[in-house]
Amino acid sequence: MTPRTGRAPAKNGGTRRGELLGIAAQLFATRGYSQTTVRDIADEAGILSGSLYHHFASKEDMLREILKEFMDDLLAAFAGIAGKDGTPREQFDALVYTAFATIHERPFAVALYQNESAVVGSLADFGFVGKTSLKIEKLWLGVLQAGRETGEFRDDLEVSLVYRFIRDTVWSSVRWYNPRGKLRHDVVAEQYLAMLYGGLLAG
Amino acid sequence: MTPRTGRAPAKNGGTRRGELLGIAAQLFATRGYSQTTVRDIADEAGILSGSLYHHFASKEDMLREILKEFMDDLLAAFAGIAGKDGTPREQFDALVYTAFATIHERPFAVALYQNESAVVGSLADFGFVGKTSLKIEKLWLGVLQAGRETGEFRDDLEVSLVYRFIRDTVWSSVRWYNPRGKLRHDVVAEQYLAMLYGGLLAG
Amino acid sequence: MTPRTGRAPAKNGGTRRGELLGIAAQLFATRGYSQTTVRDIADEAGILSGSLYHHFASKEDMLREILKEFMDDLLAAFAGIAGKDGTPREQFDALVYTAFATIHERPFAVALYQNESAVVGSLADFGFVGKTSLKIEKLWLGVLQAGRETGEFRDDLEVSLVYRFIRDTVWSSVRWYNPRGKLRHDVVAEQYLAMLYGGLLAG
Amino acid sequence: MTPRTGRAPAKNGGTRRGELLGIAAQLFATRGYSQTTVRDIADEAGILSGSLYHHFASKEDMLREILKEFMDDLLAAFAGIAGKDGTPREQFDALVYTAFATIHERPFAVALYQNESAVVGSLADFGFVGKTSLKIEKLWLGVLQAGRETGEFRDDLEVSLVYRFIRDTVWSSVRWYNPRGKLRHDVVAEQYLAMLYGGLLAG
DNA sequence: GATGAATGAGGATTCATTCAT
DNA sequence: TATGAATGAATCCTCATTCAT
Repeated sequence: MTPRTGRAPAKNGGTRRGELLGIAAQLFATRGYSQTTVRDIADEAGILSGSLYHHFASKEDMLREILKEFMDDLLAAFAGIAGKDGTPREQFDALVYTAFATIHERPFAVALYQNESAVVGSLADFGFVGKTSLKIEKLWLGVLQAGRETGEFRDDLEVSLVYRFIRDTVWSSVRWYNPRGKLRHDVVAEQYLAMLYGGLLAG
Repeated sequence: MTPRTGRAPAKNGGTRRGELLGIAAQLFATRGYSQTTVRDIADEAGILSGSLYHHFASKEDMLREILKEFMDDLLAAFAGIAGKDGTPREQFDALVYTAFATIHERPFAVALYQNESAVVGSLADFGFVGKTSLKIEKLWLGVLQAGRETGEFRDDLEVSLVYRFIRDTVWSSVRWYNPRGKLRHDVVAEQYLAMLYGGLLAG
Repeated sequence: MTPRTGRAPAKNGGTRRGELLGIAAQLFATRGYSQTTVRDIADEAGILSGSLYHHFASKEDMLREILKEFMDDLLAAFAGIAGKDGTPREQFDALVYTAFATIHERPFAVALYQNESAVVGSLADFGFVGKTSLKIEKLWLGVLQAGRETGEFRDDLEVSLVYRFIRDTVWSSVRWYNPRGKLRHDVVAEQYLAMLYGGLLAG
Repeated sequence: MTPRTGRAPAKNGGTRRGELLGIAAQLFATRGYSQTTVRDIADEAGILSGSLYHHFASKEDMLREILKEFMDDLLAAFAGIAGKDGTPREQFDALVYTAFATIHERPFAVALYQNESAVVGSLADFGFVGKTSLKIEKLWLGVLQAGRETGEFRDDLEVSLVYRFIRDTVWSSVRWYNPRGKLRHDVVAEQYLAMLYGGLLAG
């Protein structure tokens, strides 16, 4: 549950390929995909830029692989929550905590997802991004809807707007959240839920 | 209060320069600054890329000018609100309504501000972005703080976290808000405030 | 009717574009398309390789343009002959003389046509090569067929084989024919026709 | 006397080396030498590109070996014919039949010889190509000359032009001849000789 | 204001080749 | 024999920018 620091690989079994993907993810996230050169990645890895093509077919390929793995994991995590027992509110709690934990654990992948979704829209073979996003949206909307039906959540708000507000707030925090800072991700989640559930007004 | 459509200039007095800036803003916002080529802008304007340099010293210059004008306007608008009479909650309402209205009226500039702030951080002569952002932050924090002191707003939440949550939600909506859609910006603002003030829970 | 020497342009109205195409044609013909680098062409033109892209979209584009112009001209020349009055044998004479004259006048384009047809087959937007070749084949076959029917030409040979034999002989001569040598193209044509008409045997 | 099909080796005694040369010959002939990558060859052979270097010192080496073997065989075959008894016309018949048979049996090597001779001219250690070609030319010219002296062949044509015309026609047919088609190589040879000997004119 | 030609630096990608294992 | 990782040079192409006209 501790964030990767430096160039430690994410969850790739020590393979060279996975190691390179980790480096690429960090650079893509930090500088932006199109501002990151293949040479930047190679330099960071200590090899020549041409050598990267022994492992990947293209720069785009690296981005695709990083995003694919991330989105598959994310969907699986959310689906696991929505599939378990629990009241809608409990499930919603878990979704939000998981999202903030994901930001903590995989900040580069999240940043990529946040920042490069637009770029990716125009590229071929990135259809999975939109599709998985939609599945995730349906999952969250299902939980919100269920909460309205049980009477836990208010029903006088546009649920799709509510979803967008929440989604944007949660994922945007990747921009300012510091995995190595004093503010822990579960505290952020807790504060967000406190504000979201109770509202900003006193009394 | 109607959004610009097509390539109509924002508030530039019909000058060629302003017209070109409008085109650039739209392209920068749509494709991203670094994915937009000087030729793209020139093509859209119906001239050759070299000719742009009669109007601007560089591509970066265009971005700077667009952002500068936008941020100055934005700060002025917010400062006007905070300087007027009214309870903190009334002022806060006005800030949020103004932000959503700005997204409606100047979607490209807002998108640029949202998406390119990171890029811009490393460039010279873009210090005003960070500085103005800070001033805006202080304004909003002042209003939130005042609301806590009058007892209108809850005081059991980290105010700086609250600010970030709100800021991110509001500005992120530029990604999905459609100025020409059915959902009007004041409705979005209203829904957001309803959720924010009253909380998500029923009862 | 004298062949181009050095880097003189073919028939391009003194334009820079045409001048560059002439240089490219010569190099493509001499070294082969894929062995000729964009830099080779630029060097020969006295500019930087990137500057070529001000005039052409790609290296492939240059090849296409060269071949297109050549094949259109060639078809027009042959069609003119087949459309005029004259016995089949007179027309056939003219076709052969024209072919050898073309080799003399535009040796680079002919060499390209001879050598790069295979490469070109797999590339997009080069369909015109095959199509025009087919039209030319039909023209020549028409004349040969007409000659058989008037009794001028033998009718005990496979006409399509005869066409291939002739075509291959004529165009292959681009490999050894020297536009600036002693052996003039009309002499070559004359000798070829003498052998073809009369046969190799004495008596 | 049947053509190789698929990737069966030519006359290499089942060795791995010979097998690889066969694959290389086919690819070089089909795509062109410089368009064929070492990886293409390795892929086709089911190994990694680096592994090819256990068998050959370089890509150029493969080409050299293929051409060397081919040209030596070809010269030997032609020399055998010219060394045997028979009238010049009988010898000439045999040369032509042998050439077409060679196209049938070793189409890839012939295609390489036809297409890559130019490339090869500039490379070191490929001098044998020009030298052997010259020996072959002398052989054929000898037979043609002998035929003129015996009165079998016409003597009013430039003999070196006649040779070039014949050589180009024969070897060019590798481009369209299909070893597995209906048209057999001996029929092609027969038709060619009929046209060449008797001429195109009726009567 | 605009054109058209060119620059020069860099960017992704290819590929023959090497070499430790 | 073969692998897998890497090299290094070259290739096509892009693009912000300059400048004479």
